[in-house]
Amino acid sequence: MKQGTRKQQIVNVAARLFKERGYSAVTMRDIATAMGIKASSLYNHISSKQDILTNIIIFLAEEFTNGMEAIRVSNISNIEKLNQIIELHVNITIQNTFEMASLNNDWMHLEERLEYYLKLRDDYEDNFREIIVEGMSNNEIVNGNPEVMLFSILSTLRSLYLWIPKKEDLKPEELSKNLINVLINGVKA
Amino acid sequence: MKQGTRKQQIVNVAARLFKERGYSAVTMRDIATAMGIKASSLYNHISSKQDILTNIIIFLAEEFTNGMEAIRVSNISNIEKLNQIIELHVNITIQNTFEMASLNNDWMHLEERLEYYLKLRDDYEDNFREIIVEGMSNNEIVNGNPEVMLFSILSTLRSLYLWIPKKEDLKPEELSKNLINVLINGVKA
DNA sequence: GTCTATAAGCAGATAGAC
DNA sequence: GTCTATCTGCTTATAGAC
Repeated sequence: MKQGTRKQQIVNVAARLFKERGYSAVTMRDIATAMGIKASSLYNHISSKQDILTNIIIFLAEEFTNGMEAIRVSNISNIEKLNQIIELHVNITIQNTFEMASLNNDWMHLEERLEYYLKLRDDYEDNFREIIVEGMSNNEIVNGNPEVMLFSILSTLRSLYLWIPKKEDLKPEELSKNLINVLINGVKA
Repeated sequence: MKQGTRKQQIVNVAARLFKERGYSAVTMRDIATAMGIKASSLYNHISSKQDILTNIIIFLAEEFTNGMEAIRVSNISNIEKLNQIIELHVNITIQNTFEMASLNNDWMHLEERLEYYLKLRDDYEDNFREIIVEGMSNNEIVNGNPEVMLFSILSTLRSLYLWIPKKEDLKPEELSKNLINVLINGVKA
C-alpha cells in the first residue's frame, strides 16, 4: 500500500493538507488542485474522501500496534521497553509527519472503521500501562501514579509531529536519546 | 465577558461541540439545535461563526499570557516557576476543558486575530524557554537539550484537556503534585 | 487517467415579521 | 429574542465523453 501509485500520491497530498487545516476544512477540490487535476478525477483512484482518511489513520494505527507487539513480547527490562516505545514513536513520526496529525486530530471523523481504530488505540494504551505497572512492581520505575506517567509520556510522544519538522537538524537517534533522558529521568538536577 | 449572557451561553455550547468534532465540522445549525433555537437567532448575539472561535481562543490565550507574566516577575527559583506553570495549566484546563480543544486544534482557523494569537503563543514559549535555560545555568535543572525539555513538558500540559475529563476523581492539587513529580523528576527509580 | 456537466444537498448569513 | 423564508455559493459525488 505504501507504493508510488496514484492512489498513494493522493493520500500523501491529502495528508499534508489535513495537517495544515484538518480533515473537515479540506475539500476534494483542494486536494485535486494541489495535484494539478480536477476533483472528479480523484474518484478514479479513491472511492470517497472518507476512503482517504481511513487509509491514513488505519495504516498508522496498525504500525503502532505492530511495533508495540514486538516490544511487548521481547525479553528486556521494562525501562528498556519504555526506551523502545520512545524510539518507535520517533521513527514512525519522522516517516509520517503529516499523517500523524490526522491520527491525533481527525480520528473522530472515521465512519465504518471508527470502532476498529478505537480498539487498536485502547489496546495500545493497555500494553503501555502494563509496562509501567510492571516496572513499578520491579522497582525499575519510581512509585507514583501510573496513569499520570502514562498520560504524560504518551502526550509528548503523540505531539512529536508538531515539533519534528521545526528541528530538522536533530538526528533521529539524537532526538530519541534526548527524549529518553527527559521523559525517563526528568529535568531536575 | 465570562458572564451568563446569551452570547456567553452560545460560546460555551459551541466550545463543547468544537471539542467533539472540531470548528470546521460544526455548523451554525448544530450550535443552534444544541441551544434549542434556530440558526438565524444566533446572529442576534454573535456576528459570525468566526466571532465565536475568536472569543474562545483569544480569551484563553490571554489567560495563559497573564498567568505566565505573574510567574515570570515573581522572586522564586526556576524550579518553583516550573511548578507554578504546571499549576497554571491544570487550573485553566479544569475551568475551560472544552475551550482548550479549540486553542490546541483550531487556532489556524482564526482570521483577523491569527497574528495576535501567534504572537501571544510565541511570547509564552519564549518565557517558558527562558526559565529552563536560566535554571540550567543555575544548576537547578540538569544539563540537557532545553528545546526537548520545553517541548516535552509543554506537550503534556497542552494535552491535559484530553485527559482531565476522564479522571474526575483526581483533585486539582493532587493532579498538579503528580504531574510535577513526573515532569520534573522523571519516572526512573 | 482526466475532463465537462451536473445533481442534490448543505454551508454561513441576511431581511423582515412577530 | 426568536421565527420563517430565502440568497448565494460551496460540498461530495456521479455520468459519460475523450
